[in-house]
Amino acid sequence: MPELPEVETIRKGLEPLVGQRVAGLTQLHPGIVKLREFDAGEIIGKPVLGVYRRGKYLVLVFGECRYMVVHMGMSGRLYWSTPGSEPAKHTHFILKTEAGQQLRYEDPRRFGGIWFVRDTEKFFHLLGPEPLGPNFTLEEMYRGLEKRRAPVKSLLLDQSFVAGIGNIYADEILFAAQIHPARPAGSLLKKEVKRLFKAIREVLTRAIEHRGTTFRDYRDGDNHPGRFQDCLSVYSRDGKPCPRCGQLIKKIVVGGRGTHYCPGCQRL
DNA sequence: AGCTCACCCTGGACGC
DNA sequence: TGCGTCCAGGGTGAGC
Repeated sequence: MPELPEVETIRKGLEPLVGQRVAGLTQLHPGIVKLREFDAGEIIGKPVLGVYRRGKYLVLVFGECRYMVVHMGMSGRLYWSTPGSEPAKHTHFILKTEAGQQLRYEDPRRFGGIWFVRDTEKFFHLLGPEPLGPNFTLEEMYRGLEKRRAPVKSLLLDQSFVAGIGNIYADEILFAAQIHPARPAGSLLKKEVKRLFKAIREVLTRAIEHRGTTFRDYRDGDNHPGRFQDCLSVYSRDGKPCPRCGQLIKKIVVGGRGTHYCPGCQRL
């Protein structure tokens, strides 16, 4: 499940795309393109001017207000492929470059999608700040949490609160900050919000350094798995000892999501 | 307005 | 062995 660190790793792998011209776009599944604000034909022959990430979204920039936005949902993969090979079973979209390379989008569960948009400001207007960017500050986070009764974990997963955190990193962040995932967000003390803020940045930064987490099927653009799964403290470790205190990791449901935490270090 | 929950989808795990 | 059932989760939107 590509979250911010995985999407960031894929983005780095797509840097060679910049400067290459689009030779063709092939849609293999009717529902995978969610929005077409311009005709795909308008970018044929045009070079990719840039590739950037916003939250869990990847954006290919074509200029003249033309962007291709990709979200990989749970099981989506975006990767370089040799032109001759048969597309894998759930390949839904292929971008061919004039240099003869293919960028393929594969997504068995089809929770992901592709949008051809002209205005990224508008497209992302409900998305919260980048957790590793300058607009995400301790003060703003504190104001966003106060008076909220929802579990703090639900807010970490809320993309309008902060962009890019999914279920794995929410659990890891709360463990690092030593905060129980079900704590009402508004009940956090200032010092706890401080720990949480620090943990968000540290966990995500470390995960990027490890090229993301390969839990089931995540691979980067060059088909390499990530390494952060070896660093997980709580996610999917229920019944195993906490690396900090040795108590057994528990799994509960918070906000409808499977949630892993240490009952020793994360008290309600 | 804030919050919870069902829904979409498929592969893999699990139980009988 | 094989079949059926359940579960995972990101984002959206309905309903309380």
